[in-house]
Amino acid sequence: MGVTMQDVARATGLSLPTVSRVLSGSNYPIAADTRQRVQAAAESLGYRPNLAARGLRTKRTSTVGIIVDDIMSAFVPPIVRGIQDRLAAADYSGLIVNVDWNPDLERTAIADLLSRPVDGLLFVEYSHRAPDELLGNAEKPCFFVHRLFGTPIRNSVVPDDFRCSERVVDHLVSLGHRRIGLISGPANWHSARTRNEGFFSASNRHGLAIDPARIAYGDWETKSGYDAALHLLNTAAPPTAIFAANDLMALGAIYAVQDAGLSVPNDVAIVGYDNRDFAAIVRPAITTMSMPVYEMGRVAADLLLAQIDERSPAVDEVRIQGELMIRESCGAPPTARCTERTESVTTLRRLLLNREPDN
Amino acid sequence: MGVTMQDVARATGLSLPTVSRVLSGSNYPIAADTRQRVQAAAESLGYRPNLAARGLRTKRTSTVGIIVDDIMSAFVPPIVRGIQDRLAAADYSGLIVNVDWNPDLERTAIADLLSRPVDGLLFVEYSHRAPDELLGNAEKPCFFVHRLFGTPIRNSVVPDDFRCSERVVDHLVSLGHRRIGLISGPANWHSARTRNEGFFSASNRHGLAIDPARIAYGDWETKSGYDAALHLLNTAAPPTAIFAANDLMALGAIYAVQDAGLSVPNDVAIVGYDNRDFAAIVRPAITTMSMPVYEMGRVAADLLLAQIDERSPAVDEVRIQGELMIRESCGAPPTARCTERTESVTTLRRLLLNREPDN
DNA sequence: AAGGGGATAGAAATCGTTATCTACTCTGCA
DNA sequence: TGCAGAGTAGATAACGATTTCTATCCCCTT
Repeated sequence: MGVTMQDVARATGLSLPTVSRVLSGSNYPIAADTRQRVQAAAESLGYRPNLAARGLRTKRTSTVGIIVDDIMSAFVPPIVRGIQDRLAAADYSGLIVNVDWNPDLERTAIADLLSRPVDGLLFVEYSHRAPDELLGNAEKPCFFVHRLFGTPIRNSVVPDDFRCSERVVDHLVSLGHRRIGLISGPANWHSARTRNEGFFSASNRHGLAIDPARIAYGDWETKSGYDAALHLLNTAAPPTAIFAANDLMALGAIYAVQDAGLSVPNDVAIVGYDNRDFAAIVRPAITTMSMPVYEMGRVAADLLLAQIDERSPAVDEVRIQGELMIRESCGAPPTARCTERTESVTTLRRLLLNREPDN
Repeated sequence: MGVTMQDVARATGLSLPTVSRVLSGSNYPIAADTRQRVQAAAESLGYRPNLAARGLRTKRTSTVGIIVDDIMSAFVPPIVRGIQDRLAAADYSGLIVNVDWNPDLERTAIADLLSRPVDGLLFVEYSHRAPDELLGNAEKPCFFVHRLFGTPIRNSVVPDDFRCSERVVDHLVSLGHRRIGLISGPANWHSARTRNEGFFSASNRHGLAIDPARIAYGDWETKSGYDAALHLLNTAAPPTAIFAANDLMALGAIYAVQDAGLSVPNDVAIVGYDNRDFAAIVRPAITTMSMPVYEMGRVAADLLLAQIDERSPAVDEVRIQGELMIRESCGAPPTARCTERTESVTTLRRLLLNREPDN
């Protein structure tokens, strides 16, 4: 099909190794005019290196495997993008495989990737298994990005949930809140527990008592945030602010407060966590701690590449900070987006209520 | 590093070609016990085929390139998932490259993919260029998924915007609406124009006059939907329903109607387009025509594989239907999600307004 | 003048696999 | 009995690159 180095060699009258040395960017000494002849010929023939052949010889494919449960999951695309950007900078590519939380798929996915072969593996939003068990006898470096379950392990990059939660509390306290409710995620999730611990830590630091009546548990879904918020509001000393451990529950909490006839943020301030897409466009826009998704991907790819290249040793769990996105749900003024109220409401209303016949 | 066919050959005392014929699943006649010996040895040695070597020899890499502008774009992940699922079923993988709307990146991305090499190419949400120009002299099959600009071309898979818009209008008419406003996307977008045409076509079919005063133009963003809706409402005979050409503008329109002191859907029904994630969780949940993103990806990958395998000829533009997601913004009852109002509002309110001292 | 060594290029082997060609053993039929 | 042809396996040559080893040439030192 394509033009090979052999063709370039023939065209220039030079030998194959010489052409290879020029075209593969080796640092072997090559006469300047030879180098130019080769480059000119390669260019004019439209030569493209065959990475499969190169990889066969060099045992380096410049490819890493990326194992995700589902590319459609909310955090996965930005994590993947972070990974890809770092990889692309090193002329690597990432091969993404979806395993759908299915251990069988996962096994075959790893086998397929090792077959390809890849130089390393990245597990995104993963995993229940220990890394050794996953790889079998294959000696490939691997990293875990945003691992959701289990105890901290080496070669993993995670959000700093503890510190981030502390910062959420700090912010609420700085706004004057002293009764802060917590809507926690399910206690079997590591991230939920860590966020709670950050909440407790900062509460203590600010001298706020931790009242169990001000803690409710949800399941990450909107409905559970709604119910949890109702529960928190329905206490003797209801919170003036609620920290929901994710944005979906924060949205549910907002609906609950509104349905209670109260205002967010005037009566109850609400802060979410994750900075999901919708947080910026719902009303009120949700103040939230962003997940450092892109950055986690970038860092993980960076560390993985280091281990692929220089055999640098495994590193301890790396924690990345999020960014507090301050928005309306805890009192920031509406942005220019589209929240400004119209001036001619009454005119419009009159027109609409006084409808004309069709067409 | 790994176990090769050579090792399996040695272990079994058989020759390399024989081992290859067993392990590569060729249909060459092999004695049953030979086959078993090879398979047993391969299994126990932990043999993994090296796809790079195989690809080198067979000139088929079982890999296709997927060129996207940004994996983080809203529609891209589900399209990619559709592609990947179809590819995985054929033991293919897809290599995703982001080109960020940058023609230079795009050129090098294509070159890199051809270098790998890949068996075919998929362009997602793309492109300004003609396919011939993109590929140069490389003779690889390629498909366009959800191509956004330009006239229809062969080997492309797109949403059936015309028919889908007709169906939106049909639904609004079936709900009794006769004055339907349109918030169009920018006229230089092919999809915007096609959606408008569907709107006109169905309007005509239902005997609704097309009043230019009931058409406003936005730029796909929320703010423009807000402004456009205000504009539509502020006419002599304001619409009782508004069809926004995407969900962001629909959300803006909802805010505008609400800010006008009116109710969605009681005073004005609103339908969006795209079925973005937030459409189901905002209040009111947005009725919307879904983009058949996953399906487009699946179909495109399917057709691409057919062309890779059987050299089946190029096909005409394929149009995929969306699904109308009927929700609250055009009058459907709220789901069980979390829209039910609480019973004990007054108690809650009293408690909150009558706040206790801190802690 | 001899020889050491840097600069440069080529020959041949190699990576792991598949494809082509050859060769041998049977079986069945004329 | 002889032979065509199916069944089965091996030898060898690719695929497109890189790597190692070898061979020049020529300059410079002693």
